[in-house]
Amino acid sequence: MEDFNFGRELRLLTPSHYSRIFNEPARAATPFFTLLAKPNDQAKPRLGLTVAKKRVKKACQRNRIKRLARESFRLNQHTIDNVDIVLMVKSGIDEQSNEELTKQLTKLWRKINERCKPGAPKPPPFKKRPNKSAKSNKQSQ
RNA sequence: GAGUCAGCCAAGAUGAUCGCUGCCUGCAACGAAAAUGCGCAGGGGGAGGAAAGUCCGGGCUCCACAGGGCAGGGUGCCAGCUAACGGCUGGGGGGCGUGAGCCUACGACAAGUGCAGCAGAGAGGAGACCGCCAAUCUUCGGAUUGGUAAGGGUGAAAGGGUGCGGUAAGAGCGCACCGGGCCACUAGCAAUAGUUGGUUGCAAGGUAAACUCCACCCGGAGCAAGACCAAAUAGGGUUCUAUCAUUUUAAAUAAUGAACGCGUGGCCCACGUGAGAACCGGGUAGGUUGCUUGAGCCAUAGAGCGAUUUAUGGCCUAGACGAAUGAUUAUCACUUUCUUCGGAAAGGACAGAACCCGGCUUAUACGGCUGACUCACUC
Repeated sequence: MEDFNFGRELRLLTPSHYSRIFNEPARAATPFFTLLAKPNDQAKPRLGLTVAKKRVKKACQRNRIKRLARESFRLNQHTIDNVDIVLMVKSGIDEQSNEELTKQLTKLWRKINERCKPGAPKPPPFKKRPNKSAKSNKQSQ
């Protein structure tokens, strides 16, 4: 029986952890999430959350989204490879229901596994506008 | 019964499964080992009435500080409560409402300065446009001069109101009543009130969330305050050690040169550079602390109209830090809709602690309780 704990070793704890991932990550996205990831040298995946005040105005909505994300990560942790993940959100997410968000998150975990496979195509360079359209095509499939 | 006013309560309940977190207890397995426990197991805790806005007031911390003043900011009927307040309680004045009640920055424009569109003759210790009256002139239409604030007209506002007397016509010009000012008296701690007494013909209208004046209050910054521990890297200080020669000094030492190490270079020459160790202080990442026992909560009794307060007893009730307090689900309760009356479906707000309190303000679904008022009905 696998355990579904979500202890401190499964989280990103310090700003240095985060900044490592922001540097040339693999990306995946859905209409309301953006996910950045990078393989780590741990035996487990690790999760970090970034819910900007700019995107979600109310504190209790931010809390709700974080809790959903943690819960989904906790239940799916054994299907995810050993990567460090930073989950970001987009505007409008606070109007979505719990069910819908959970569905999207599950899809994301699958997607990020493919992107981080060794030998997967190198992610496109980070901050370039044209790539945005390419990404949205992938979302709609 | 309908409508309304005021105050208060609650913020669905009980399970199941999988988690998070800090507290207590334990350590068989885990890890090289140990531990006051990285970790694991068990136990019992884990968001709010507004946790929000950050609008006031305090505690706490650091900095500054003899005392006083200026500047700046705030408060503004009176009394009380309080750690304090711009809060609350009680009282007064004014306004609104049939009423229960509600609203009210409500000190001083008679210290000075300023402001007031349009209309209107005139907007401030005024003013004659129409009108009224008198005198003079007259072509008998009126004109001129003077008096007049009762009437008309303008305006948000025209320098008390009504009546009588009075007068050429009028006028606080005189009188009565009403209103106002001032001084007493009475009630009240006071604000203030008074069918109270006297006096005054009544003068200088509005605006101070206009400058201003008056009275009172205010040092600054904030838990990212502050205190402690402290890697790596770079840099600072002190001490010690460091080859040889010459010169210097009583000596320590200092200077110069060479040698040596390192870098450039295949090597020499050449050029550049100076080492090592120990300790000290500052201090970054990171960690610990501040951090939850407090103007605390509950009950009972006493004081007070009340805010509040006193005594006794009991209780400990979140302390996170890339930031926990959750997710899924079952049953019951609540509301709405549909109904074949068996049930079925949908819904549950506002919103998330971050050093802590006291207030204010704003947002709130479904509900519950208490008191009061108005109208209708019954007796």
